[in-house]
Amino acid sequence: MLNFYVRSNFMEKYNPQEIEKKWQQIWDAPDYYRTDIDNEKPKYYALEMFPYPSGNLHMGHVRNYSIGDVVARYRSMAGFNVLHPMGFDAFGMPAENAAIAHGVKPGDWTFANIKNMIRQQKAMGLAYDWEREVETCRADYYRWTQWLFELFYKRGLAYKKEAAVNWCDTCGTVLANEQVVDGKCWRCDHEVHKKNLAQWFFKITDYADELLADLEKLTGWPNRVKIMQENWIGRSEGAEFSLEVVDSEEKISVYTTRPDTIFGITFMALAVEHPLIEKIIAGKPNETEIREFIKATRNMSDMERTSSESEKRGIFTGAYCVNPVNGRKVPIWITNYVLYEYGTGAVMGVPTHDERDWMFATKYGLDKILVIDNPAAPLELSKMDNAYIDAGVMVNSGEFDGMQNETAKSKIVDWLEAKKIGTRKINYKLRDWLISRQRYWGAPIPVIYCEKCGEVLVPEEDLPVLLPDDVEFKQGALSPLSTSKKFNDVKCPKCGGKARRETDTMDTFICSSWYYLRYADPHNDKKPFDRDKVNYWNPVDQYIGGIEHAILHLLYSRFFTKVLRDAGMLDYDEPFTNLLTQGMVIKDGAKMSKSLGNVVSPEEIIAKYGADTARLFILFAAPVERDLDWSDQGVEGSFRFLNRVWRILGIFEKAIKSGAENYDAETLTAEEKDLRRTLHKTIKKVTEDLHDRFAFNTAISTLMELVNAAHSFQDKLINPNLAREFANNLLRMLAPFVPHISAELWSQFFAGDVHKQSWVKFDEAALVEDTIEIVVQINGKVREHATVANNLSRAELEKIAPNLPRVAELIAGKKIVKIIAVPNKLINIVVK
RNA sequence: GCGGACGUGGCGGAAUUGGCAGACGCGCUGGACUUAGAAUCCAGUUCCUUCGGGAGUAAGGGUUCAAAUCCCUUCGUCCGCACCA
Repeated sequence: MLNFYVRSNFMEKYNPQEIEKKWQQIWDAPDYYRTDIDNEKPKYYALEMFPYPSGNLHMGHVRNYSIGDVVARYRSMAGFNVLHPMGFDAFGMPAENAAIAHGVKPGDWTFANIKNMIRQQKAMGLAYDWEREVETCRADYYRWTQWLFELFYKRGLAYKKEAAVNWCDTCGTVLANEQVVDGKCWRCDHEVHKKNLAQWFFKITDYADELLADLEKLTGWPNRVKIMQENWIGRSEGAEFSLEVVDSEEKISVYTTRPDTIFGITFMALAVEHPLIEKIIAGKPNETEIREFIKATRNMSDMERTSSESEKRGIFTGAYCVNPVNGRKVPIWITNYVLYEYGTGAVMGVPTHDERDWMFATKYGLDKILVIDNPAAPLELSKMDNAYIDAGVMVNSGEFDGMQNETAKSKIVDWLEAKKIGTRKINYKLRDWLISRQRYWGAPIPVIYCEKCGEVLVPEEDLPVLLPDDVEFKQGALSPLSTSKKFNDVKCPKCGGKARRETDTMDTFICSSWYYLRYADPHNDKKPFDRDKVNYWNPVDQYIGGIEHAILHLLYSRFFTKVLRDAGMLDYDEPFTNLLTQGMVIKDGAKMSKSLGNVVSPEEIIAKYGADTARLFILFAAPVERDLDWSDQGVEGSFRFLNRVWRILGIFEKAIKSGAENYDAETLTAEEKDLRRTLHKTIKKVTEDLHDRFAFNTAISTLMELVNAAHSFQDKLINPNLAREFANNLLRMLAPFVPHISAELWSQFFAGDVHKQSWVKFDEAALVEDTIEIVVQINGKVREHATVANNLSRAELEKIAPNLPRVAELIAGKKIVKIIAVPNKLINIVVK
């Protein structure tokens, strides 16, 4: 008989610090997680958004990487050839701020931070192929970022123009539209204002239509991310047409989505930036007043100017234009509510059918003409107190009268097109991506300005344009690169004449728009990446990161992918097939932050409980997409569970070691069969949760139930074969979640490495139960439980149920109306 | 204002296809072990109850033999967009 309760010394106590260190050393061997192309297996690319190297991991990182690691380890065991890399988004302002504040070189600061973060990532037991690590601030990476800039330039997708751009004083640089949130800088939260500067742009608007249309292909993306991108791109269909200015050669072009209301135009509204203004106000009696209005409006913050709350104001220019559809002469106003950047910067004013125009016209006493009537309740202009924006029937619209306004929309545009006054037009809210930054710690824009040749690209063979180190870090309108003598000492690559370098660097979002491609071929020194390698590994099968990049990084990366596809560098349309947006880690009802003092340090948790406990807690406490409430007691609970695993396998130690791999399950006792059934049900459930659902919390709870079930054998003999089967499968299932303890316990009982084992498979036969407990309801209320044979037919269930003693008693004297039987589930008896 | 997600015990959450609401964990209660504590193990833990039951998934209504799940209305929370003509 087996002496089941004596444990070896080793199994006495779970000591995470000791075993985690041991396994991390083993995994740190250069080849352990090396990945290569393997055409025998299906590939799987699991990727977490790479971090900015701030110096320390926070719980958000821990959550992100824990999720990714489960995915990668599971897929690898399930037979996929898995690529799971890590890197650092290493350019950016904090490094430069550290240089300003403490005099450290941005590079030194960054590399020290990276080193520490890698140490912390390794302490989490993450399965990365570190051979493929990329750091965007290294010349061997940004050389290709610059090369890609040149590719965009050559394809007509990079251009420099002067424009009113977003400027953040605290960051000392311009920002892209995507990087301004509610009029504030996305990074430092300070108010952004407009500045006229010549800046580099990427022509993302060329791809607006495809970026919108292809959202449909992204069936593996959360809906809300797609909706956010859809809103951001902001496609609208309408017409563009022009109105002649009275007593002038000039025309005003306008865009409208409501061509059906053209007959209702009573004024024209121009943005204060509109170029026509200068021409029409010259010499007008109130010219000074107009200029003052323009100046005041321009001085308003973006927030004020674009808020729908702000009062609509304007000033009459004294000029008129003519509505081409009815010849009506309408006054031209300059207003604070028309945006210059959208459409044509001029808007037709139709007070009766646009709320903003209504408010404006009411304030300044402008005319109103009703052109769409409500068929259900005819409108009377004198009784209206706001615009009528719903559908209706055309009135006061000449030949279009009586038509449904929706029909008229298209007819009127046909008419405009026929008369060559206007055309159909699609507009987008999306603007081109402003990519220059007046900062040092970024990839220099590889352009040289020659007095003779103008704008010239740095020749490919001269890349990278290295960051100089003789710079002064002062904030101003110019990049610190302008203070470097070495950097600016340059001749024109074309004519050899006098020239100067572009001193702005690129938005770091450019660096992060292609890093997932570089992982496929990280050491290539001939090109950014090899096409075949990228076509093998990419697109990313599962991308995991925070929702904060719903637009920014995810939109930019989609844009890059499409451009590189058009350049023949890769063969697919979308970079990330499936996207998982993890929730935040919250403590005491708020996001962890230094200012709130509710930060829990991952390093401390790992030191106290081990990485396995930290990972387990964070995966168990909430579904991945939802915010996660940090709970110190919850962490204790996860630690307890791992101790229970250790303990029960310790109790089973001798049995496990003496058990056989193959045995006849029929030899088991009824109680053992129950445990075996639980085991195989767990295999089924955990596999489904991992493979299809990312339901790590329920997968773990199922594993807890399995371990709880095994506890009924803690002071009873267990069949050694079953004990061995139990341990083998349990450890393989735990491996993706808690890699160290799984590896250690596996090595105690089984040969090889648990992480190189195949994924568990359930035995269909083990799931079968001879008898099943079904629910008996009377009028929908549970009244009895009956144990019946498995798969008992509907007819037999209907026969059995009313005769069960308790049921018979309850339905005595009543009439059975109907019996609904669902095999293996329930019987509902409807009585009267 | 528009668009979206959501609302389940003291708490985190489960219920995947409409079929026993509250799995699992935390907390709490009781017990075992212990001189005692810690740890561990076992049991209990939605609410009400006259112990027969009854009520219950934000509120109200509907569909159905059967609703947390589907439909309608209302309320609330969170997120996104917000003068884009």
